[in-house]
Amino acid sequence: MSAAWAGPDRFPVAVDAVLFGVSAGALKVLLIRRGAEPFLGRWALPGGFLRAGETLEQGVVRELAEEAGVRPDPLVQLGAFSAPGRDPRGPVLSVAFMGLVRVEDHVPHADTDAADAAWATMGALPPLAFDHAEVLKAGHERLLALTRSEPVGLNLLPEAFSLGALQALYEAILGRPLDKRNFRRKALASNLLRDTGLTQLGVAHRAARLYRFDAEAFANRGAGIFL
Amino acid sequence: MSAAWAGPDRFPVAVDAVLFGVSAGALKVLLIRRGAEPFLGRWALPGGFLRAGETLEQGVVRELAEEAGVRPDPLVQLGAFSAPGRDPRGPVLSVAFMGLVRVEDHVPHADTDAADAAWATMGALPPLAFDHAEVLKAGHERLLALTRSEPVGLNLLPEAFSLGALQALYEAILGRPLDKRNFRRKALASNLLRDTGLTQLGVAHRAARLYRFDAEAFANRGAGIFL
DNA sequence: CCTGCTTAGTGTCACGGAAACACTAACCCA
DNA sequence: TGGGTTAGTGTTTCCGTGACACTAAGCAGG
Repeated sequence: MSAAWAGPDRFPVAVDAVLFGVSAGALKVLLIRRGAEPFLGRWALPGGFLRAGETLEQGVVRELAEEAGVRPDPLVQLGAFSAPGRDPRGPVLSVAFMGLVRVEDHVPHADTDAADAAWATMGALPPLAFDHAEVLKAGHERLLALTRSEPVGLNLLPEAFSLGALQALYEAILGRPLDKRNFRRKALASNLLRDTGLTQLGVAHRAARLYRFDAEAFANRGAGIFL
Repeated sequence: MSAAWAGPDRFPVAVDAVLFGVSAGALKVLLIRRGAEPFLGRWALPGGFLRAGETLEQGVVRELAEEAGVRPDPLVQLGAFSAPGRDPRGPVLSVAFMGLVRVEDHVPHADTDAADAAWATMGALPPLAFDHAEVLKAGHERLLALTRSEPVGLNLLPEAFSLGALQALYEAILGRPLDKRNFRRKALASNLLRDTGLTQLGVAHRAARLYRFDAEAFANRGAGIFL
């Protein structure tokens, strides 16, 4: 039978997501305010329970589509959390993911499980439900580590973008200023950017050249980083 | 109640371990031969089902004590695996860990679930049950990554060891030769080794100085690496 | 039309970590 | 006493990283 068999203990499995976005030059995390017990009224990471027949990735993608209307890319697994007492209802395994989404793509709206949703600024976070503070910390560390090995964040930019915009994005993610010349040197040396031949229009200063991400070069050459 | 509540679907949760060891100058993985369906007779990673009331770490430690009589250190989580069809019995979530143990500490012996146990050489592996080939690959990548950021493998050496032995260990783990002078320079520069004042005895060549790992320096200074 | 504001765009130098490279020293044994 | 085996030791080159300041271009406002 593909259904249950007798032996092992069974556990509810939650999938939670640390969704980062950039807005107003600062790094933000998507939080929901819980509309049900436990932790009613507390802020928490978006997520929900895994359903029979879906993989963890499918589960978290479904939950994020339902709760936030977004499909993050990349979506990387952070790991499983099982600390005793992390859920007062009993033993619940939580598998957490981390992703980056455009802030403007997300329309905060109430949900069956969420009374409210909002982007919180990293460094000014409310107390979180469950062990979500720990999960968020793991997600933040992973995000920072990922910027060192992969060209993260391109999905947050428009098709064609200036190097200034790319640098501003990375400064927001890392939370510190970067040297303009060093950044440009590495970004161009990555061989992942193609000059579109276009320039900015209607800006009150010298117009910047616009680049696009070369997905093919990225796929072929493996990595390549911007800083 | 701390017991069940009605809502979400529940899943059996397996904990599996990729246990590496070094023997005869080569990197080995501990495998068991399955003594039960499914995959009866196939080689697999050691592991078992999580029981109610224990964390994932506790579960995998228990399974490894039962099945292999070892307590690996470090024991790092690789992540959760949920590919559809990975277990023919139905949806089973597997959370995998990676660890390093002394080969001689492990006494292969049959078990309720394991008909046999053996150290397999990396690069000459039998076909594995479930999705364990994928899990093993993740474990191997994690091991290599870990050597770059932490002094892994010290638990495989005796209390006092020579730099030659340390280098041989790293060469086995990495699967490639290392330059002796560069290795010694970095190892000593790590500030994690203390000269015991002892030297080898009864060897048919110049006796090497013996060092010990300074756990206190490691705890205080955070990282420090050997290569 | 000229001035000022704002962002784009560009090169060099110093430092430190990483890798390549070969010989002498000490000890045992036959 | 000579041969075998591992211990132990410095220097140089190269590359990636980070620090650092000025000119160019476009628009706005007077």
